[in-house]
Amino acid sequence: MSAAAPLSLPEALASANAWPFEEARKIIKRIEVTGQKEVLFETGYGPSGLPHIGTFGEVARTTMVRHAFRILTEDRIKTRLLAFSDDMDGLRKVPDNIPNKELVASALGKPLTQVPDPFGTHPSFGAHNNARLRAFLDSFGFEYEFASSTEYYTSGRFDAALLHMLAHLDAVMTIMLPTFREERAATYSPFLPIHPRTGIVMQVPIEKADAGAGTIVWRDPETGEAFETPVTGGHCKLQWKPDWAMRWYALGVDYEMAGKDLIDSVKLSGRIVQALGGKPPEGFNYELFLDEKGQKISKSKGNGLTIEEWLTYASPESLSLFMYQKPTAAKRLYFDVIPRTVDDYLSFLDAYPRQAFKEQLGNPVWHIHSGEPPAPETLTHDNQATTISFGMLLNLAAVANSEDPAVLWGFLRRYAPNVSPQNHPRLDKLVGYAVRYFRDFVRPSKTYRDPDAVETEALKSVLVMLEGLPQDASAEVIQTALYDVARAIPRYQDLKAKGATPERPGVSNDWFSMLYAVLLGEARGPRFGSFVALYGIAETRALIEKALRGDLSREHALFLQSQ
RNA sequence: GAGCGCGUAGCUCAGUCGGUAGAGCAUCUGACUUUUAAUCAGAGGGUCAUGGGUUCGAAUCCCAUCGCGCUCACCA
Repeated sequence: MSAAAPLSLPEALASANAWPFEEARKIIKRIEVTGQKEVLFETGYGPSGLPHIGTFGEVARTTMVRHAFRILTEDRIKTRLLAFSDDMDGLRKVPDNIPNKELVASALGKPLTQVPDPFGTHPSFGAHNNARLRAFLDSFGFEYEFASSTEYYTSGRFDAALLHMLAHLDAVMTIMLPTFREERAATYSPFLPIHPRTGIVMQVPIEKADAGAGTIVWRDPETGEAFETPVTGGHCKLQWKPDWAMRWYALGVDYEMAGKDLIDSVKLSGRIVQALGGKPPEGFNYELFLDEKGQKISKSKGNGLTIEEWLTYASPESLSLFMYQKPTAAKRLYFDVIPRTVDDYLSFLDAYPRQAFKEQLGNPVWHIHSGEPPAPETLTHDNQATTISFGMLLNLAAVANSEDPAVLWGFLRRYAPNVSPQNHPRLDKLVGYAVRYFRDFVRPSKTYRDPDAVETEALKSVLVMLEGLPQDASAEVIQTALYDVARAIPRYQDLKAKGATPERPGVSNDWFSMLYAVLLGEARGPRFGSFVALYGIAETRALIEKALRGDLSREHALFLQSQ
């Protein structure tokens, strides 16, 4: 690097330009005006479905901004992160992925917290999904406070803001109406009364608004009966965009990010807050995730990658890295990106201890681990420390043709005898991920070939050779014996090989290529003597016998059919 | 119609306040106690979509154009 003196931590912080710092500075600028001593971050959540990969992304990213803010302000300003569940929303449609659909269907239109729980484990469907959300967030160790919309409405925490909005109804309508077509504009109301008899969230026009009494008058379209309902105390809910605005206003939300699809909604809600005399929160719009074909990932389509799928093949930290990187660029979120993201994460972790403050603050692992990334786990071989990459493990699993983590650990231990799952727990997890990735993605792409006549004879010779070896024969002994078997077979002789003589010909690559293609279903493979030593002599003989019977290719064909 | 993202090596993409283009894979070459790779070293390969502008200097900032794609325009 250059001869310039490394920056001190405060200097490095002042110039840190990773996006969480940029976001944090927007909040700092905001509170310099107000002089407030507390900052509220919010993430929203619609509890009609289960938490998903986008939920994780939003909370992870907001947490990164929050942490950057805490460091920049040296914790002089208190911060809170509110995970707000819009559980008073009316149920529009019965989800496909639940039991007891009739039970839920009977409550269509009611607030989610009034819909019976189809799983029978919670007081309501909303409560059930809220619990799922919290368990989900807790499993990643996020720090947050949970908030239930129903609870806030019914407890009266929103009453003042609701009355305030009622008093400014004209201003709200002026903002909202131009966004609708005529038919909708004629019936629109930001206040949705809960029907006092049916409990349904009503979408009806307001016939009269009484700001003084804090009520609205509306009419049941079916019976024609008129009702006067207080906007307070949970008797009314707000339409989505005014609801968002009212929440920002009532709670004093300082920061909330949202997806690109909500850009217009953010603007609109922001204008409503201003009409109420408040200030919309800081925030930015992140890009949406695309599937492998560049289509938007949506829950209903079921395309793209679920968070469960990611966590089957890789760690939560690697997913955090994916969320950290370029939040404003549309990225394809598909299986292919997993190995690369995992390896990127490992390299960032590896580089961190060697970096100066300035670089560390721009290193994603600093943001992922809230400033305290763990030390990288390395293997020591010939006094050199190396980080085992995910790609390398995938390679290993493929060549060892094994879904057994113990086999991979066998290879690792041969390379660095002192390693174990006990002293390298994160590497052990990585091994587990690699094995699963192999099982689901690598194995299906194998192609086994049946041996021809010459190859059949050659493999039989290998069988005889293996039978003559002791069970604990070393990799070198096996390797040498393999060469000797091939040396006698004209097809595999190579007279141009280094040190080859007519009496003792060399052995060509084709010999090993054949073993890989027939026995492992791969074009490339491991040093075969080592493979046999690890895999076991008896097991290798069984493998060869299966190949000779044609079972390997047959079983693989069946396996592929079953996929 | 409104808003946004992307366009960099054959492929997938990095490129951190502007300073002589990078990685992985792929290809090729070589080394490593019998041509095998969980190895190492090296090579080739890019008018950074196009055209302008700012600047001593632009992949990077600004404007325009082209191409690809996404989102929003009745619900949340």
